[in-house]
Amino acid sequence: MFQLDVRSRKPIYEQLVDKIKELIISGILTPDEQLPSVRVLSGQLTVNPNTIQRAYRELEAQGYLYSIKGKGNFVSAIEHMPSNDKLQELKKEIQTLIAEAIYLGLTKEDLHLLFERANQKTKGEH
Amino acid sequence: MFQLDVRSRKPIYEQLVDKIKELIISGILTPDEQLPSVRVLSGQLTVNPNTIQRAYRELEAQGYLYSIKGKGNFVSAIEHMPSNDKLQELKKEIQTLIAEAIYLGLTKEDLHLLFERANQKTKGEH
Amino acid sequence: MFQLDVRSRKPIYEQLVDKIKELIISGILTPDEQLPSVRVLSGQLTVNPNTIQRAYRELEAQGYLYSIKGKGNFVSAIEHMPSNDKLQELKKEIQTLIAEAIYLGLTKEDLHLLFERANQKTKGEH
Amino acid sequence: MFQLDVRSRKPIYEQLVDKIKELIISGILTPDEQLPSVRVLSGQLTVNPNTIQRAYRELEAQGYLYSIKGKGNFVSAIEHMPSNDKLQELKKEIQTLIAEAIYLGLTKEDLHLLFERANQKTKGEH
DNA sequence: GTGGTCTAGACCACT
DNA sequence: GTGGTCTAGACCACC
Repeated sequence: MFQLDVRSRKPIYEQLVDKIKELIISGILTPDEQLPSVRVLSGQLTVNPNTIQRAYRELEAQGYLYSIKGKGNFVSAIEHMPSNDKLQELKKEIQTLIAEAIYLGLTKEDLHLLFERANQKTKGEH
Repeated sequence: MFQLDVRSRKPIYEQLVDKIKELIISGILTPDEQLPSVRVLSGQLTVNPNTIQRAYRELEAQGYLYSIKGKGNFVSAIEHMPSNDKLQELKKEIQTLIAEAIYLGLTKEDLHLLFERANQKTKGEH
Repeated sequence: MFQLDVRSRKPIYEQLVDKIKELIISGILTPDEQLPSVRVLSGQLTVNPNTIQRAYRELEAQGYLYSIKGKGNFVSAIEHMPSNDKLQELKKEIQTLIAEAIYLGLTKEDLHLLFERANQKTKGEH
Repeated sequence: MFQLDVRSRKPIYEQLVDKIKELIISGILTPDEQLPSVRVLSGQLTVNPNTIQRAYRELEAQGYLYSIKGKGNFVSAIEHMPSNDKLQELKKEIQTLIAEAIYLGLTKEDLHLLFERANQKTKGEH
């Protein structure tokens, strides 16, 4: 499914969260699609089940997943996402990072390229 | 000087690092300008001196500050920064965040606005 | 594991950094090998855990180690090191020291011997 | 006479020590030659006289200078230098640094070049 | 169990 | 007075 970097300073559960988010955002995982069970994914990635659980819980809290007891974890429909607050946060964060990158020498061309690539990474238009 | 959220998940020293970085990037703190001493800032923010120093040390490691033992901490000139590897990382991170934001409903207009504001946030002499 | 001189002018954490570096360079500690935990080493050396951690953090910043939160500290693979800037600094430093040593009577034969011994001290696969 | 880098993490008095050593080693300052007085040098470098004093004291302790009360500071003759202990220390230090440099990718050619340059930097043959 | 953060307070080195 | 180091001891996050 994907790779984890045990060396990274970023906790494994957080890496998992990010990767799954990417799959959802890119449209590879579609709304109401079922995710692999904690046990299966735990086996595939040779990661402690608790860690997988933790990641799923986090994604649920952020609105990307919903879980049904006894059945599994599923991708949320876009309508069910918290979006607004989160979006504000994201915008602020992006702004800060861009400012830092420009300070370190990022050119306008680089920035344009960045925007285009980010655009391609998303499934659709809103 | 600025506010800290002691209850945040983000460590205090990291909040400090981010705030000071912003001040440098925005040009409010200029190269070779002296920062408040560890003890003074510690008093103003009611934070342990060690925590302040931890932040200053981190900023030094990242190239934003330099410190002179009996004299104080000072803002680095842009020329003295490492930049390149860091810039690559930043670009990747920005890309991911923008993709997520678009998924959550960010429009192209929003994006343009974001770009402009980020630009204003930097002193921007290159 | 090794000895520290608490009376030395050189900070304990720096002595630790140097010792561990040597172990890595000489190949006694191999990539991905786990280092003694902060608390264990702290106990063995009768040094405060914070001081050990300071050393580990420094080694991480220099690229010699990576740390995983609930697991431990591990030796980095050579590929993951920054090297270039650092190497330039090192060369300059070595040059100065050799010049001083020659002034104090170091012969060309001594120098050759030095070179060979240094070579033996490295694992030396490039 | 020479330049100091206030930004450096190395204390100013230590930079002074190194610079003066270099001048002696390279033969620019010759045995029994008088050094500028503390006051004069302090004025030229816009550095606190105490700092200059500290550097001279250090150089005296290391055997590079001798001072005569009321007259000034003078370069020691080579014969009067402690050499042996110091040389052993230096050798060990050089060895360690070379080992590290090789670990980081220094080639044998680089090393040879280094040796030659260091050789040129010294005044004479012993 | 592991590393990471923070505080309180002491002492040293540099200018 | 400045930064730098170290200790003692507490609490949190991750696995």
